[in-house]
Amino acid sequence: MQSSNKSSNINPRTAAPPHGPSTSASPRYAFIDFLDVGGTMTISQEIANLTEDSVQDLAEENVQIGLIQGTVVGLRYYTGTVNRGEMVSLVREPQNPYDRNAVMVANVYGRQVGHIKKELAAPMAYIMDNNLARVEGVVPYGQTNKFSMAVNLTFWGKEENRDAVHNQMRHHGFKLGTEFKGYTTQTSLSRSLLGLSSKMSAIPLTEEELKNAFDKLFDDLMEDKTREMEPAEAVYTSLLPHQKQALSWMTSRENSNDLPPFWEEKSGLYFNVLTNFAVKERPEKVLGGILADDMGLGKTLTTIALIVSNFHNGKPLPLEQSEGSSSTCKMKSTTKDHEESNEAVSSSHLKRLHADGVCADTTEEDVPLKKAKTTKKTVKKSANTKKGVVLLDDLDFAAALECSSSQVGPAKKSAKKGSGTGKVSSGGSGGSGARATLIVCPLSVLSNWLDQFEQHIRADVTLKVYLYYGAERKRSVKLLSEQDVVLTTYNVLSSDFGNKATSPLHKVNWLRVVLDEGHVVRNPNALQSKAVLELQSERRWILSGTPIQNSLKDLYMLLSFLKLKPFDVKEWWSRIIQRPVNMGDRVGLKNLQVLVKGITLRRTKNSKVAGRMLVQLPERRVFVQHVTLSEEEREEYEQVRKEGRKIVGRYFEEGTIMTNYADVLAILVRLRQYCCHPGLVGKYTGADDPGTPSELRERLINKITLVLNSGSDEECAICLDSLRQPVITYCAHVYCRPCICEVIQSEKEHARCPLCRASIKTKELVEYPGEETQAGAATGESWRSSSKVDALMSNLLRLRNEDPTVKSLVVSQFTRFMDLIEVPLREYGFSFTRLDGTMAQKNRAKAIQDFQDSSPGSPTIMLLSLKAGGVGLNLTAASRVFMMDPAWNPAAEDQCVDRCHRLGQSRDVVITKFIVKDSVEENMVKIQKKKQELVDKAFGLKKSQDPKQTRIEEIRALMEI
DNA sequence: ACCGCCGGGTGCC
DNA sequence: ACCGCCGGGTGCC
Repeated sequence: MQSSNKSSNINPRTAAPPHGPSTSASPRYAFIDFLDVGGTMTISQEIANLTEDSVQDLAEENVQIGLIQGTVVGLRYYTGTVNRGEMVSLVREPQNPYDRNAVMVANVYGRQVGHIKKELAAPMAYIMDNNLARVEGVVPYGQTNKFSMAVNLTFWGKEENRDAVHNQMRHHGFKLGTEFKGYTTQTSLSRSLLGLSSKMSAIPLTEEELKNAFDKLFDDLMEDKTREMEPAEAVYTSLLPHQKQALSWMTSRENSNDLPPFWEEKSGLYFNVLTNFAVKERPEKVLGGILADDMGLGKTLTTIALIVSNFHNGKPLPLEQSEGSSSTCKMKSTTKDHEESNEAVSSSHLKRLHADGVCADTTEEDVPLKKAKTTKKTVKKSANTKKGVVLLDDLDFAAALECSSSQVGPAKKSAKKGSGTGKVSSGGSGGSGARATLIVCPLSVLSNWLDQFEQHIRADVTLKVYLYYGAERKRSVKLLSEQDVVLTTYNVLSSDFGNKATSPLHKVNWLRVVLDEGHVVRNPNALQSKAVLELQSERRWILSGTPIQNSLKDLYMLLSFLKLKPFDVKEWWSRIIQRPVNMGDRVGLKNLQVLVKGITLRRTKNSKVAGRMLVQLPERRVFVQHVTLSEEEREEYEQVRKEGRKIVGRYFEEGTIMTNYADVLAILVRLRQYCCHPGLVGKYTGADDPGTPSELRERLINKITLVLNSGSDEECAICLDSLRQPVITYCAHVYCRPCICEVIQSEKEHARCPLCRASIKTKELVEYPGEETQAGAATGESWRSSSKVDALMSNLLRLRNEDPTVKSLVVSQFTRFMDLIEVPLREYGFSFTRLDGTMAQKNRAKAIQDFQDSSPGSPTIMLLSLKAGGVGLNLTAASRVFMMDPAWNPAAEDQCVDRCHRLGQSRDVVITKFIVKDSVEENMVKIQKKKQELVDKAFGLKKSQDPKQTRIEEIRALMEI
């Protein structure tokens, strides 16, 4: 792995090898031998690995334990340089043959600067090896002589380790202080850089300010990015203004000669203003960035436009013009030797292959195959409707899946134009000849990419798109390098990467790598992250609507992928950005903002360009239709309500409302169900005395089933999010299993239920047994209608009379209510589909496809369960929405409406919410309004509110107590 | 390193 | 002188 030759290279001023025998092979030590001038990449990663697994993370609970000034020695043996005020990293070197306590000092670029003087290294080694503290260094005066220099060391660790660290240092005659003596503080920037205590810098940001700044981090990232650019001719679809802006911005990011963020040129040197690092060589350009537009603004189209519009030197990608417009003629058989062969492969043959492809695929879901058929269909259609805009002909997907055939275009032209592409791939030369763009995406959007290429590229040009997917995928580096686009999934990429070092994707020199839904790679330790980081490319893009999923940490992975130095190394990211920001440092936040702004373009649906909305969506109107219960229904309802109020009222008096929370919920659900349809109401297991454990268990299962099947978006009181892996405690409160287990783990045998303080144990958590326990119970025997169903039906019938082409979504939280609604729909001869959470993936896809189809006789109604489907769900065929029952969470309703009120919707959208007068539903609407006001008012408030208190108040309001 | 340390040369004033 | 002192060689871990 390392050679002793190299080690002598780095010691030009001494004949003696610095490390004694060159046989030492431990990676910890050996990587230093790699410190040659060009290879900063590898070193950075080595250091990243070292710091990652050997040292505790820079967790937020780490505090400053103490400071001391130390000495770096041995400067003359190494090439690494440091400037005044520059950060350095300290790396343990336990295999050093001269001193197993050795602590190496490296600069931001990972080049070794020297060692910590051995006397100080001894206690430091102990502290570092035992993870008592992290040590960070800043060089206060820079290098003043050839042999040694001062370094300000800051120890960060858990409070509980403070004494141990101080003792260890004292033992060796060192005293940790709280300030570096003789150092006058300057700006707060240099203060934070020098590792001085932050209490001296400007007033830190409050938690709320921080949260706010955080929420807004990705807002308004469009100023100065409003120049437009026309795409190359090969793009069939005309771009919207904001898409032309994105194209212009992306093109300029790719062609820019600007220095990366935070770099400045000063008298022949390149200077990083954050780390104070200076180099002679111009820092590597960061070509690419993050396109973080909201979903639906056309990231895919923009990217396609970029691919064909910005090849080398700002010229469009040279594409073969095909003579005939017949799509089937464009099929080329695969002959890897650059042979011209235009003969179309017989379609029946390919269809068979397609079928084989379906079976051959074992590792992943069969969605894309399902969608392959969709693709075929739409292609045919578009070929007829538009002027034959087909890129891949309809069999290509099949062929690609089968991978025995791909579009290797007529070799003559492309081989000439991209001369050297073959060489690049095999020889791995500089890369200026790179041609292909690799797109990595989640499986679920794979077919979307193919669709979009077909839709948006003109039919008379041949864009070579290869789907690197499926068991039969071709692993030829040459073949891949010759494509214009290679499409694959994160799974394929990481399984190739993990299985063998021969991953062809990692051997190609890509012109461009695009990570679609880039936020899915956010754990830097995951295999797929490593697979993504090791791709070689000139330009790199991340597409993501939500670049930061959870915390600032997520951004690290993205910067790491973009190779934005020095943030691609965890230590620098943490020291320069993450920790300062989390500690409320204003300068750190400012830097973060500058950083993000420099590489990100984000617009939301609400963004405006020159005062006009980015995307002009059709209108959206909401009507509330009040439903009056029939006398019979009212009687039943009131009876249940009285019972419920009595029970809940008693709980209030006793102050046991939380202890009996599940009962309360059950009562509320029953009331809500009565509002919809009496037939919905399941058997009620009362709040009797708990019996034997098995009876108790049954009771609890009943309750949790009731709560979950109700479709009410019940929150977990611990994480305040929707329930994941719901479990119910013996005291009948429902939480996410991971959340409550964490509570139990940390409090051990004293663990108490967060809602009622009853004692809880892990083994007493009862799981939700599964979805399909009580299906179809309501649909049997004699069916009767309800006021709400009647109201819906009269709407639907009127609508059908007025305009039979209008399609509607009928949304409910109760899947069993949907069962009931099916009866009259059939009776009145409506054609409908259904989409709910219990459906298998392929049935869902079919339901959506059927519904979106506009041909006569296609379903006009979709029964949709409120929470079904991801946010990406596209139901633009519908322009009417009927909300059958109010949700706890108004955002859930909005999201649902967004599925049809989005890009592609041509009609005004009318939403009708059915609310039963004088009922629990009206009260829910009031609570919804309140919640919305809260959300509108401030972001940071959610935490400060006591969820328990909020719930009690809600129950009061709901039950009118 | 315009130091500290080592070890050889040297040795009254 | 089994010392002190001088001055050259030397120098990270």
